[in-house]
Amino acid sequence: MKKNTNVDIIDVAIKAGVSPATVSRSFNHPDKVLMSTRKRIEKAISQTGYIRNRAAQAIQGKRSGTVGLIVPTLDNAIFSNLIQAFSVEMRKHGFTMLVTTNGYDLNDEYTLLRSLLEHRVEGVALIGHDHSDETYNLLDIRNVPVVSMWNYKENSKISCVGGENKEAGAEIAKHITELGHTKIAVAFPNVKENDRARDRKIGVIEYLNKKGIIIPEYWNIKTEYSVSDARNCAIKLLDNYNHPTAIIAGNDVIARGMIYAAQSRGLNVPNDISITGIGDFSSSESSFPSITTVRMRPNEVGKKAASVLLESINGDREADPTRIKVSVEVKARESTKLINN
Amino acid sequence: MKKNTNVDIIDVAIKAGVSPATVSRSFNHPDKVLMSTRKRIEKAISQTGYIRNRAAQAIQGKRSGTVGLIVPTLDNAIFSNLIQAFSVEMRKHGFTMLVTTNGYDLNDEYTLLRSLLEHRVEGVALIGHDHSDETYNLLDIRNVPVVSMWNYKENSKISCVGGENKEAGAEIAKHITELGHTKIAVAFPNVKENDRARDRKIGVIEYLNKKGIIIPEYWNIKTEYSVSDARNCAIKLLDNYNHPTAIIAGNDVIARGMIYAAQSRGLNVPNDISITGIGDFSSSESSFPSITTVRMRPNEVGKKAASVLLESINGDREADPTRIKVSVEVKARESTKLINN
DNA sequence: AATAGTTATGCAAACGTTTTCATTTAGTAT
DNA sequence: ATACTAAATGAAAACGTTTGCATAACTATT
Repeated sequence: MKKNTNVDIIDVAIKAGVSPATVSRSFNHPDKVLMSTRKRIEKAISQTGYIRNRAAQAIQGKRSGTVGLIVPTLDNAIFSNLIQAFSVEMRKHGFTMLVTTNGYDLNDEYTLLRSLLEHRVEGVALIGHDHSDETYNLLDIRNVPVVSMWNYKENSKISCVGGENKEAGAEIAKHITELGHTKIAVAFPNVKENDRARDRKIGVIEYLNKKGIIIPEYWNIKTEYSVSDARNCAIKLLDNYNHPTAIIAGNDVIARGMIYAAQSRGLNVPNDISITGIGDFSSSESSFPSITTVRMRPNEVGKKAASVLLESINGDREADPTRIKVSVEVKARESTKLINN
Repeated sequence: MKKNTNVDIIDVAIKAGVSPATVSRSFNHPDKVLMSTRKRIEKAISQTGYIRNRAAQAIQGKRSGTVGLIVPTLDNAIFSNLIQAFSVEMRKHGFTMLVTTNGYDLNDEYTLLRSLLEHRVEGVALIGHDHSDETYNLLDIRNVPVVSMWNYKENSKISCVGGENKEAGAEIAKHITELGHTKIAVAFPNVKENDRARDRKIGVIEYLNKKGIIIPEYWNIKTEYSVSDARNCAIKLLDNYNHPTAIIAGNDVIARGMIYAAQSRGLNVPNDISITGIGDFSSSESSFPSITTVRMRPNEVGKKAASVLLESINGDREADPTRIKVSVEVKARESTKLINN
């Protein structure tokens, strides 16, 4: 009784007294088969426990019903909102998502892309624009519908949906200087092979320079994308007798870790020190203090990216890349404050 | 130049001057083909840009190279560590992961399972043990290797890897009562269709009852799995003139939200109120105050679950379910304190 | 040098669908 | 009633692999 694994479309056809072709049609072009026979087929399907084989379908060169997603990591809040939104939207359109993580390693990314293509995904979503030449080349050669999420780039080779990270950096730097801060530290992860962080950092630094503020090397903090590492880095920074009055962090996770560090050292945020993030993750608004940050609208990005990819899958793939800029916006909250107090 | 999409194994074979069979063998049984011809084939592969078609492979009834994963949501920290660990381990063994989310809806889960089976995943990983009869039935009929992650259940129908949630609940309740607390609130999400939360809650309540502590209805908080909702719930609770001296939260995310609530009301955690979580997510140790919680070892669970699934995929599937209990352990940290102070 | 055993390769059938084309059936206009 | 069109279905060829079986080319044994 335990071996239903092998019931195929022919079994169903026999049971329903029709040809396999008709069963196939009732799946893929239901309008082309008579209501009454469709009913009979459906009955046969549930009686036999048939589950159609997408592999056999995909082999026709037709739809595989899958899209691939390559993200640096699933392990923290940075991409959660984004992926969830993307995933929900894709599923609405009948796609299942093949998810892989590359741990911020671009070489690995190439391997993953190949493996996704082996599975004949109909489209691929990537994060950002830093990808190896091999990756871009492969995408081009195979002519795969592709979308890059998370940051906008006006001359990107591939379609993209996201905010302008440089602008986000500049905006938050502006906010901080307008509050009167001049003794400012910045805290970013390794910006190599990570254009999101790089652009943000450039935005911050350039803006500050323009205002005549130069970040000394010992206030130019390099941290991992984790609460714990950020906290440790911040503690080192704060334990110094001369510490900044504000820290601009590369994202909300880092900001969060640094706020914890300040609190654990008995400092009040924002009274003793202002700390900002970038990204506006779902918990940033509810934390205490709530984090002043730049909204990057991950949900919107995920959803729109899904739409762009779907269009590309269904439509004319030869078209130029679609580039959608999602506006960024400073959300001033409790973690920042005027300097003179 | 842009239409590499259609190079197949035959093209490669021709280019390499061998038969398609040999090319296939050089992928799947490299030991069975002469080193020198293998070299020639590899050269042909890279010259043609060939990428093999897993669909065509899967159709042989052989390996599809995919496993399916159904989780309630990707949107928060609860499953991040777990999924990441699972994913990394699976990939090490050459599998790609099809990920789907059901939003805690068991009906939806069944649909998702069907769709995964259409893609002929070689195995499936689920969260917890609350699944619809249809789901269990389908798994049984199709005889799919399957593993349930996150909680241990001694008489589970399917293999499982996880901690004993009831025990986790009891342990944290023990910890709190040993600190002298008697005025205790509990905060859990909807426990319907969620055995993890249900077991934890039962563990907590039963232990407290045994110690003669009864939770009044107005201290029995129902909250969502989100920092923001938890915070709002806790604020309502704390604004009452008579508030508890301790809150036992269903997981670390909820605990985090409640700590923020207390802090935002000027209460010191743990001096004014102790708050505990369950789960020990990656940021719980680094937050301020760090959260007293119960370690559920998500990384270990994810990794072990992957191993169990792999074994089941490779080995004798008729075997009894494998059940691995991952020990739970209270991690006393800064968010709790003796009552008499 | 002939035979048996190994090893490397090729041939062709299979895997479970989809789709084109042909056929049958039903429906409509005369 | 007849001829013509449209709609529903079936037959069979494809899709790109894998693999059992057969063959050819070596290697080792005597």
